[in-house]
Amino acid sequence: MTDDDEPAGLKTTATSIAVLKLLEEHDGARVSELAERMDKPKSTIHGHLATLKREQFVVQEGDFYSLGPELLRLGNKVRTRDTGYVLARTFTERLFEEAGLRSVFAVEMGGRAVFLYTVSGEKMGWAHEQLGNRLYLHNTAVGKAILAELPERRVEQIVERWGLPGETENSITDREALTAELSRIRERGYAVNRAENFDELYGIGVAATRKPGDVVGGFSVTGPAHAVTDPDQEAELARTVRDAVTEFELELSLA
Amino acid sequence: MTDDDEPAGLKTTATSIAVLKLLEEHDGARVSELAERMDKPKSTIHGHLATLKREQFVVQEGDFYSLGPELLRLGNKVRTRDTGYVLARTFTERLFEEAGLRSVFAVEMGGRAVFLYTVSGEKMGWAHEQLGNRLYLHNTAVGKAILAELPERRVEQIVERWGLPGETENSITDREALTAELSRIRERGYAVNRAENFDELYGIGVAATRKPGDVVGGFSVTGPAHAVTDPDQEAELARTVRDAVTEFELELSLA
DNA sequence: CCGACCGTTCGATTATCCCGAATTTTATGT
DNA sequence: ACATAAAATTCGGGATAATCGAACGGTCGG
Repeated sequence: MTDDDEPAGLKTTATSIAVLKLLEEHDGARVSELAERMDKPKSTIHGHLATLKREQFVVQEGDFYSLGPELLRLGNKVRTRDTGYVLARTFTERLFEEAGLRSVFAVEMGGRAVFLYTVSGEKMGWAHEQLGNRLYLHNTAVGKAILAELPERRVEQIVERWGLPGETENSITDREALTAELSRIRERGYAVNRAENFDELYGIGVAATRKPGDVVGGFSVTGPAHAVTDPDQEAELARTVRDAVTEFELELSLA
Repeated sequence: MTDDDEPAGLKTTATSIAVLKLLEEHDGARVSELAERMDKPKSTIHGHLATLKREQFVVQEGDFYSLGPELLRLGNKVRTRDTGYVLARTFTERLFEEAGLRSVFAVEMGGRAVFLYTVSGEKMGWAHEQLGNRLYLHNTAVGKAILAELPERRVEQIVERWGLPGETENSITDREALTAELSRIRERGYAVNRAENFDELYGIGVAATRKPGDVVGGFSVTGPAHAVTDPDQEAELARTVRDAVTEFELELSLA
């Protein structure tokens, strides 16, 4: 799936993780199914499952294995590690109510944008915005807003690591264009995503900082073109998001 | 921490998991800190971290390691595996608004009660009710409600595996008392937790089923004694929870 | 009641992980 | 700015521990 030609680290742990990923992909599975799909003996898979089960990384119902609660617990810890992350939950909901558009809070981790909260009113998010999913920073509204606040050096590193893949024809794909875009964002105080990672998907994002230079994450609202691109709409929406972020930053500084 | 005198399974995977747990416990750490705490050479720990990092189970900022987004993604999958789980989110929020008390949705996994959603209005939950945390089934409101719906055989297995630990003086600690309690719950249609796992903490729980005998999980509302124990209050609250569950079951059957 | 399938257990072989020392990088104090 | 210290990371040999295949036992369907 991903580019794994690299040294690969500890093989045992890697295999255990591969099992977890398969379980995720298929919403659980039985031993033989996994064994066949990974082209390994059943006994090996069973060993991994038994170990993972001991720590509740997987649970067993009859002869069916699924992802377990310990993953939920650890994953949730990712969202509560930082006071700002916890506080962001409320503000994401509030932003949704004010803007009337799908709202998200995302942070930068390992050079990608990770969604920590999404509020959409209707049933829970599209696949591409599900919790923990990682999107590129350079072609999302939150991502660009965050990049604009990071020191030049970090931006460099991130681009080096992940490149600037063009996911639609609107994507920024070269270094200079990105630099220009980032300073434009710093000027006007918000970032715009014009269908740069998904067709028809527009968004406005603003980064939140603890103090200048110390980025916590970013908020954004997304919707179809007509809801965002109209100049008046855009200015109005941008103000809404910025106001939310300002309040967020204030409250965070008092927490 | 937990009773790990058992065979222990794959040692490498177990160590990797131990690293993750330490990271969770300390909200991230550096290599030497982990190495010392686990009484293992730094190089070994580094190997584990490198492997976990490759899969984004941990992320590295400078020389500081923390839990990574992939855990959030997998953990979230636990909550979205089942249509009922997804649907429960809305209903937990709705229940909170109707009852005015902390509301939770929990499911049975591996013989324990696992919290999938908690809504409390204020800042996110007390430690004992954080997402993914596992509580006993026999001394919580949701837990008992769920047990009451499970076949006798499963109840037997669960009690055998986890015992009936008494966490307060009100806890049920013997098999007969539990059986009696469960049939009382089946009669009146809801379970009550009278400070059985935490002092001062009372709750009312109702199990939700896909069809008779097929339990999805359970909802509960919790609060201080005066808000729950008063006979009128109790009846009123129980009706609120039951109504919510009824609607939930209806909507689930249509989904 | 019998047969086939699947999950689980067990022991030997060898690949692989652990370790400790060497190296490079980062931080600190003068 | 330099020297010193501490930490992270890399590396290779040796021994442990994971992998594998076969045998066992349980379960479902005919």
